[in-house]
Amino acid sequence: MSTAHTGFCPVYRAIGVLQEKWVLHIVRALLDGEKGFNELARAVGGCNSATLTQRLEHLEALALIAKRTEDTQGKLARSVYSLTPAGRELQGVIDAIGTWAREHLSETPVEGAPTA
Amino acid sequence: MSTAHTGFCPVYRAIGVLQEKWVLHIVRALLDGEKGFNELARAVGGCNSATLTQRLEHLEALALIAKRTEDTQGKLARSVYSLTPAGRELQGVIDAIGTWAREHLSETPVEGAPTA
DNA sequence: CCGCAGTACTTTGAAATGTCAATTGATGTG
DNA sequence: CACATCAATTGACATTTCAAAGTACTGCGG
Repeated sequence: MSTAHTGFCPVYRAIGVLQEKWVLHIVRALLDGEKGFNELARAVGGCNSATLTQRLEHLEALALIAKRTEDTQGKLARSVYSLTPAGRELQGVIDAIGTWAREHLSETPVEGAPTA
Repeated sequence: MSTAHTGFCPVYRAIGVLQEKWVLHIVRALLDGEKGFNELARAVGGCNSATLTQRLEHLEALALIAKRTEDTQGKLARSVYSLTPAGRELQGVIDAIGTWAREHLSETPVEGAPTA
């Protein structure tokens, strides 16, 4: 994505991470407490498993979330996802978005609304 | 995207807007001052004109940016894009991202880095 | 006057990305 | 045992973004 022009600006990189689809939703859901896979899928509202798995791996690689696999006894594992300290500090970003949204995005028409 | 589950949460909608590719970059560039089309394209760093046009239209529809077409004299028009008050208040969001980025994203490996 | 550069886009087709539906394999419930 | 749930995985499909080229117009140098 040619990060060269800015001389490697952290903000540029952060935007690159946060604009990925579902990322902010995932963080927001996890800010509310750790969750399992399907639970998280429902919380973010409609992300499918393929995308979610992928996003989760990416966020784990960036150390924003942590995956803890509790082995109940056998092989089955309930995976629990939670935020790392770095991830939790995204609360500030979510809050900023929340503040802005409540002020400026309350009555705006939505293009993705059910037209039919 | 099924906005139904949250009962129409403004934060959910805001995230939907802000996670669109280049949106945050565009806002950040415009926060620095109004810009023409090509100028803006260079400032955001690598967005192609088709996408930029589309994003700009979307953001204008959402009243986050304003397009002013200065007709020099004939038909030629230099379009100048600037933030509306609502758009300018995204400064808070950009700041939050900036703060977070400087603290947690300075040395993180980048998955999009040239692997070869 | 002619061509080159710059303005703001639009068009094209291909590539990247995201989504869906079905499926897997394990486990617990009726 | 059939069925639902959990955490994914797979492959087809749809959408999004891409780079490059083209359009239409102006201003500048030669």
